[in-house]
Amino acid sequence: MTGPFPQRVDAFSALPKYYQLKDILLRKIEDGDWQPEESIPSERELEEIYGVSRTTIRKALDILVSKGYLYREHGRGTFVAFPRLQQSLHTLTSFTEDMRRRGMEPGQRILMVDCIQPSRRIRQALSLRSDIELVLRVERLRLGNDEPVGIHDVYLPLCDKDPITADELARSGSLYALLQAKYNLTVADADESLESTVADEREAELLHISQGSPLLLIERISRLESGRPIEFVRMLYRADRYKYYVHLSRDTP
Amino acid sequence: MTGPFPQRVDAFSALPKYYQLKDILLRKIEDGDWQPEESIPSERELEEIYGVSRTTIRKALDILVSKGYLYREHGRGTFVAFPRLQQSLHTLTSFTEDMRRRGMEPGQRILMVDCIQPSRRIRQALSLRSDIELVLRVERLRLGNDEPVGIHDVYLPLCDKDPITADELARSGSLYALLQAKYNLTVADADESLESTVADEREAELLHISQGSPLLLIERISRLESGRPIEFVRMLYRADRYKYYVHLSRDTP
DNA sequence: CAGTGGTCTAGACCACCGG
DNA sequence: CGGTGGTCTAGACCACTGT
Repeated sequence: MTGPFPQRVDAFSALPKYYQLKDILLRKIEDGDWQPEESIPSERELEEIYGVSRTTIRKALDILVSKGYLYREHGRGTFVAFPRLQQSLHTLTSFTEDMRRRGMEPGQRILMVDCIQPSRRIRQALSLRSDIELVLRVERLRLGNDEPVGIHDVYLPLCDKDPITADELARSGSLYALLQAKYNLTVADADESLESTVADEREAELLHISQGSPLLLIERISRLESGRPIEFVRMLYRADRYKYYVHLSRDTP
Repeated sequence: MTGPFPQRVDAFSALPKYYQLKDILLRKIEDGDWQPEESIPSERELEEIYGVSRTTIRKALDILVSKGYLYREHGRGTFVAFPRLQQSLHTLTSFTEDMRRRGMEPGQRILMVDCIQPSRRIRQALSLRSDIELVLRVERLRLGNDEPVGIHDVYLPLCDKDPITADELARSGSLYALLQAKYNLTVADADESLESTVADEREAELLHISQGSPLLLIERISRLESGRPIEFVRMLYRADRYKYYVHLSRDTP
């Protein structure tokens, strides 16, 4: 609890007012000061309370609505939503981040790092025009707490500049971090497809399971802010060690 | 092409100006009037061109940015993004909508409609307090072009009021449409988990596959606008007939 | 430096909801 | 009817980018 006085918005903070306000309101929701299905103060009241304009209030509320913490009803008010078990989890993460979030220590065994000639499938996924352009292929066994969890097969259109070496990758661990550090490339979003499959002989051996065991197959095309494809990955996960979570919302046109 | 003159924003339209403007700009992007990585007019220029305030311009641009059609670079401008193959597909849909979008005719065979006593797992998913409250269970074989695609096992906290009958469901087809029509309940969002599994004897028979074939298992908790759980579903899909698509974006705090 | 997007204000009118 | 959220305006200052 922070006392009976509302936390203030600091005009001189480096953070925007709407962002500070979002955090203040979020705190109230998570602390239970406002209960689910209860209405929060109206936008005009919030203007008074925090001494910022209604535009700024609404920008803060927009964020909390989009994250599912609040919902609005036209002519009635703004209300606290029931808490979700896992708040908005359709976020793009690296395997490293993903494992940490699941409470496991990420690890890897590099199986291959090489420049290869891309198949038609890879070229199409990466929007490569010429079939002579080489792509970097990185195949890794992925570990969680030193046990095999999955196999990642990554293709990157990065063989012209000085390509990533197995050594760099081993030191860094996270490919996304390496792309950022070495080429100043920031992955912004991705499309994924998921399907179910079963392990063949090699996969079974690598993953320490028996042939025919169920695997989750995920294919991902990652993109830069501009939408330019920067990565194609095939990921195979042991069904008993990996579940995938998504948050979906209904289209509101 | 719509001629050299910019399409106008109609102040008297039922649609908001920012929404009309979004559509106008989207059209220009999709028609290729503006090419990928090309900058569009600045926000001040757009103000002039369309005769609306910068706030309205920005609201239209915000939508296109969030949908991945545009991206902004502070101090440089706003740019057209590379076209995504499938624009933003992390939308919650009913099986009926889903199949139609995949170009198949949806169908179903109802296997069970009954009020049952919920297991602990179901109660927890639906946030039910008492263990005496009954839930409606609906089990259906789902068809695409008359061929089995998956099995849906749905649990709804709706046994007190007059429950849905097999007959109503058979006539309606879509459960979401029925919830809307019969109880005025609108599903707003959902959390899903996905994993890989293999078919047991009964599943194999229902789906016309052999035992041990890979299946995609999806569990979903659907919620109303308020966040109140309204549905728990276990969905099993034939791996050879069903792929799942998601769009992910990187968190930008 | 001028031009860009990012934030913010103090107003205004509208559509919707409840009593 | 008064109060709510939804839209919109015409300004303003800031931080960042390029030249």
